Amino acid sequence: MKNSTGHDIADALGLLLRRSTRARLYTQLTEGLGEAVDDLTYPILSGLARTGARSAADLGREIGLDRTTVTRRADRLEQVGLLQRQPDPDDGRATLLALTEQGRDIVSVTRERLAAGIESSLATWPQEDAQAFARQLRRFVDEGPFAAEPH
Amino acid sequence: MKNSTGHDIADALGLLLRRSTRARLYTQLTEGLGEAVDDLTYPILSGLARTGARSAADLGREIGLDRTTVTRRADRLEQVGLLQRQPDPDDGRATLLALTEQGRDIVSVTRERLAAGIESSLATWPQEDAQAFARQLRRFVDEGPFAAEPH
DNA sequence: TATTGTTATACTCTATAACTATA
DNA sequence: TATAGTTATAGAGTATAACAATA
Repeated sequence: MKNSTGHDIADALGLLLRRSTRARLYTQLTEGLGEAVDDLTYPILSGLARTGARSAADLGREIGLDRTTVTRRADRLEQVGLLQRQPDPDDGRATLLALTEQGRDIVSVTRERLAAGIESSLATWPQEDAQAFARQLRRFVDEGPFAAEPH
Repeated sequence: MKNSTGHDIADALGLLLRRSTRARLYTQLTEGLGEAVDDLTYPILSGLARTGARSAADLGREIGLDRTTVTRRADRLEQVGLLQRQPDPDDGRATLLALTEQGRDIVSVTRERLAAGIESSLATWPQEDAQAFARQLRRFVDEGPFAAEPH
């Protein structure tokens, strides 16, 4: 009866967070979707898909990026038609970043790819185990040592 | 009975791999360990701790970095005494990168911090659940959609 | 005053190329 | 020839500072 659970999870996490692992995943998910979609611009697409149109400053605060960085990445997405800028009707200073239909499609495709890849790798698991794992992973991410401080 | 397990895991993964999440984790783990230890140099320390002294080209191949990048990061670690360079007795061209005792200590500290943080967040889980989760996470990382191709 | 979007600047990190030394 | 380590260079991405416009 070893008390190694923490170390076991730490090792697995180390592998998961490794740069080469993330690069491989992003490459798979964004393959064939155009040069503008990569590990830098995808968080913009994904963030807007999650919460709807919003300002660069607003989005940056959520995903931990400076608003100048959001502006630059949004430029790339706008150039290829995945994103549009709209004046904010409620705030004359702000500009809303909004996904185009094509932008929403890109997000759908990548999310489906990821979910499909995950389900494929779980194909040999008992369904109960897979569902329990999904619940536990979610709880772990929400409560774990890297969870965002509640503000 | 929904077939949403893949999407549930995908959502949790998205959160986990987010840049701000990783930055927060690295900040916690390396706090007070000196300027040279950060998200760029830690993979070097960790890689050497895992497999022992090895060449820059060798280490780079494993962790997915160019050998010039490994050289530069190793420079920083050598300057603060966490790493030493040694001639490779088996190959006159190579230089082995070896952790110093202080370097090994740093790795131990960060691994203990991470494991402790994880165990703390699992404190309220039934021990059986935690152990099952650790096993499943490991298997998922090894076999999942981002697993390295066997070569 | 404070905050918005944007641009210019300086800084960091990266891979490519080029060099010398050894297999 | 091929591969080792290292350095120089060019390219990409970042945050800071500064700007004009709006709250």
